[in-house]
Amino acid sequence: MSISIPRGTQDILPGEVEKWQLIEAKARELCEKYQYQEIRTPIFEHTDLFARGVGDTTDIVQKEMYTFDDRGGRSLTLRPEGTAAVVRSFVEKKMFGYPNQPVKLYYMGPMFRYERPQAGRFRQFVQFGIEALGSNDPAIDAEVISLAMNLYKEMGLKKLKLVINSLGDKESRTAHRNALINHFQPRIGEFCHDCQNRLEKNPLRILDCKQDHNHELMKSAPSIIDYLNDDSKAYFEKLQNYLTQLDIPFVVDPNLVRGLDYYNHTAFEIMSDAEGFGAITTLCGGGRYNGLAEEMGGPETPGIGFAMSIERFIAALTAEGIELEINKGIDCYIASLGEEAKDYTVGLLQKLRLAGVSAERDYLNRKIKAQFKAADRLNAKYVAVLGDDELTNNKINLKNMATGEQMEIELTRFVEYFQELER
RNA sequence: GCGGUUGUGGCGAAGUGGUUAACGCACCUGAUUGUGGUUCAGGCAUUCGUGGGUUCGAUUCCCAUCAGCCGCCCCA
Repeated sequence: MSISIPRGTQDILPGEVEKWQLIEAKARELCEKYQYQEIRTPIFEHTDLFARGVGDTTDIVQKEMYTFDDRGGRSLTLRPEGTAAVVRSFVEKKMFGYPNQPVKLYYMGPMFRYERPQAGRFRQFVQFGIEALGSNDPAIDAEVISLAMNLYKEMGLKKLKLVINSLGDKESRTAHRNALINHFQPRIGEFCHDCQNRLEKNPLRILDCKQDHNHELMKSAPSIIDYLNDDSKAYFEKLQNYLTQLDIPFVVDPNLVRGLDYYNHTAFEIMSDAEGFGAITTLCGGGRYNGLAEEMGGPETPGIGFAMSIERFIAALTAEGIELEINKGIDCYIASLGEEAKDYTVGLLQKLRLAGVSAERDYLNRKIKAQFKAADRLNAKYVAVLGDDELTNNKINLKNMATGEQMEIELTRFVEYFQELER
């Protein structure tokens, strides 16, 4: 039996890959404007990086990592997300000492999680993400969010929903966590199995539960907002003011909890509101992770970032019926007749291409009729016909495929002719 | 990890326990000995995801397995 593509991975073929290129180009362009610089970290890292960075109680670490031992017995893991590695690099390369602070970075590349594939979920997927390290100003939180929103908007997406929340600082989080446990503990038996597990592990998650959504304790549950201390509250309010100033509509959802352990203060998600989108609507997720750099052995450094999936980006574009401008077609197809002419096109093709003209010819020894058909399929603007007749007269026949007009051109002026057309 | 559903040529898709597995699109050839997008004629699956079983006989029935799609958990 032939070998097939591994589960949850995909080949991105011509016709589709152009969409990726457009999104990637727009992301880089925006990063340039916002002054984020690219960083490329390895596809695999020491397993400990993620266990410590992402948090070993998270689903990612517990059941989704592609982990393997190398020949030297080291445990390595294909990266399931980008932030941990960027922060590792920040610490290891001592970027905290760079003259330009905060350090603003972006990355783009494949991530890996061992999951059952589904609409919007893959085992290998591509994330574009940014990280701003070294600033604790809510203005940079707003900047990070606005970069993501603007990228989506510039690609044409309209049906977007920004949800924000504050998880507060350590003090606020601990207070809230205790309040939640006290709230649910006495009647936890009335909740679903998952929620019972969540009580100790991550009581915040109970608020997310769809099964127990209507339980009376849900409505009366303590909200993180009420447990934010003054600093956390002020920070969150400032962020909201900035977002308003930037004309970015948002919804505060006290139940928004991000899955990774390292988040505090700002947490946000951008979702697609498009109809017919799959069950998974999150396009982008991010938040603040003060303390992560310290966790990695660096100095105490505040940080914030987001990650978005290109797969879901494209799915959202499709759901909104947005057709990206992809220019197809070539400038010239060289059709030839006879051995001598066919040989001659090798050099002619090269000259055209070096002159900046996109050009193609036949490599299957097809008849002239089939060559025209091929040219048509390639959406050629012109077809140049070179037969032995033309060759003896030093001419070439040029047909405009849109109008059907034909003319004879001096072979020596052929390339020149195309260059003039460009102007 | 759990559940639902599907698996026939490059693509879409019919079909039946039994001689040669419809059809459409695409593709190739010819009508048109050097000109595309139209038309007409012809060609194109030793084979129905894979493995096993039942049977005189299976693409069709059963089992297993793999894969796709969708959903749960969770996430991007």
